[in-house]
Amino acid sequence: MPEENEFRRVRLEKLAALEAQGVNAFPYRFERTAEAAALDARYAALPAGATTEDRVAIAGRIRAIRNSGMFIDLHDASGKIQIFSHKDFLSPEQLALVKLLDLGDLIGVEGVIRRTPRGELTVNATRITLLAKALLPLPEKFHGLADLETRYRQRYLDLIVNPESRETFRKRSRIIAAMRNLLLERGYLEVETPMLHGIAGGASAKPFVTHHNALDIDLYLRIAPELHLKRLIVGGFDKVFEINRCFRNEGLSPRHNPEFTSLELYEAYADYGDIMGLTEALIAAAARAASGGTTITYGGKAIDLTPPWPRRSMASLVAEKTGVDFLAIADAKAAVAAAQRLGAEIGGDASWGHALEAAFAHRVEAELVQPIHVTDFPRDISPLAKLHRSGDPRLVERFESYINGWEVANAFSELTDPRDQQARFEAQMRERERGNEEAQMLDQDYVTALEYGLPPTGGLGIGIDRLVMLLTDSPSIRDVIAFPTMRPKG
RNA sequence: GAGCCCGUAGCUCAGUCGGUAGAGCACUUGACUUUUAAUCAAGGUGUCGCGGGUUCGAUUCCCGCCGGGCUCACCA
Repeated sequence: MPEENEFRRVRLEKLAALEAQGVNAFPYRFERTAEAAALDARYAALPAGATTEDRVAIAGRIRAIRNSGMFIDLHDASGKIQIFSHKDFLSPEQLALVKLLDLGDLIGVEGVIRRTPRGELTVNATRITLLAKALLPLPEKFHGLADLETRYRQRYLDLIVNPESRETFRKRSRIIAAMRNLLLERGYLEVETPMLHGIAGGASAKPFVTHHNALDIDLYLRIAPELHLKRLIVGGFDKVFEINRCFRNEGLSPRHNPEFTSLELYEAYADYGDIMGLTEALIAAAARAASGGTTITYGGKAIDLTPPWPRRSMASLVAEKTGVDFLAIADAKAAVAAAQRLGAEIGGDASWGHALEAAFAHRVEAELVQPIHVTDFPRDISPLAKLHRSGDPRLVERFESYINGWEVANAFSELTDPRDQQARFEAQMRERERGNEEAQMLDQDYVTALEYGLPPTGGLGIGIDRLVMLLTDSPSIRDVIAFPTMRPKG
């Protein structure tokens, strides 16, 4: 039930009065001929005090009423324009309608363009049409809506009153469009792969489980599209990408939402070195789409995204920062001990790779503010990446790109040898049996696909939400997801 | 999951060292009429998140719960 309060009661009474006058408060359509921003541009040279004979029809939401309705600020998606409603131009019936208008109502206005002596572009209304009566009051115009909980739960209110929130979502759209366009221009095929997976593969994460009634089987919401996209490479598409949602059944934080958007792409005959250049091009294009350039400010920090970015191996970064060279440590026990001495919290039976990763995460990651590709990851945390061509069996050809201390991209020279893939999956299954819920599941059909032949392939995943956070200077992932996951209210 | 902080009118916020609450905007009524957060006058804003406890008395103190924020852990 709608809440009962004085504001709503008064507006319902006005609605009844309007309907008694024969007004349809919720009509079907309105023919617009202009929007506010376009009028601003078109009449930029119109001097103060000048009146035209140009007739326009505009529509939007009432955000301010002055002088007992004589002046109305009307906001549409593009901007604001002032409406002048005066008895010289409006019938008595129309003036009666104006008296019953409230802040928040949606109206259409036909009239003549002029600029007031004080310089405000204005429509002299000759006809005002109610397009929707608002029954609830808007948040205050001057301070906007500050309460984070309300902004996330009732995003429509946030968008109505906070222009910076509107701008964030416009930038998000431009960022995604820029990356999509770059890929399409380079000959990539945009595809869609399943959201419902029998096996939740392609990443190390806890999945959501759901149930299909007719088939009477449990299905997982996908944690990554990776394995299906590479099946499409096997099928003969050389360059594919997907921009879509992934779901991970993990905690919420300012940088984690249970559903998030990723870009994943795969390119046949490319390796991870090729993908580093592509990653830089994509993120530079996204930055230009958001702000016009490749230098940004996040939380007061200046970040220069201009390509090319440095490329450094994980082990060398750890060695530089801590003096501990994990490559010189042969055995897992010693590596774990070294990581623990560096302050990383890690179980005693962890592998060499987990130890190096823990040391990196604990001591290096947060300091990678300027963009950098961290290369040459441990094999045992990278079950889908090809062994490093250097021959070191502990390493794979994988990199993650860091900006502001965050992983924004993850990429490999994809593992294409079905025998090795089978062995890696089996190693992951043993990890699962040892209690690592996030170890990857064995996808036997994926191995079968590899047995038909996957060409050398470079792959990439980019977390779109975090990228949008960076490019819009947003402190929380909830600021860049229109409807973030929230706990149901009491 | 743990720690810290927060929850007062539609919105933004004060406040009560324990005596059931205020401001601005918004709203209502009237005045005014080429305004710009219009102005002027008058007026009611409310389970002080919810439930218990202590107390003569709780919005205030204590406990629990609900919701939110941040940090940590997990991760992208």
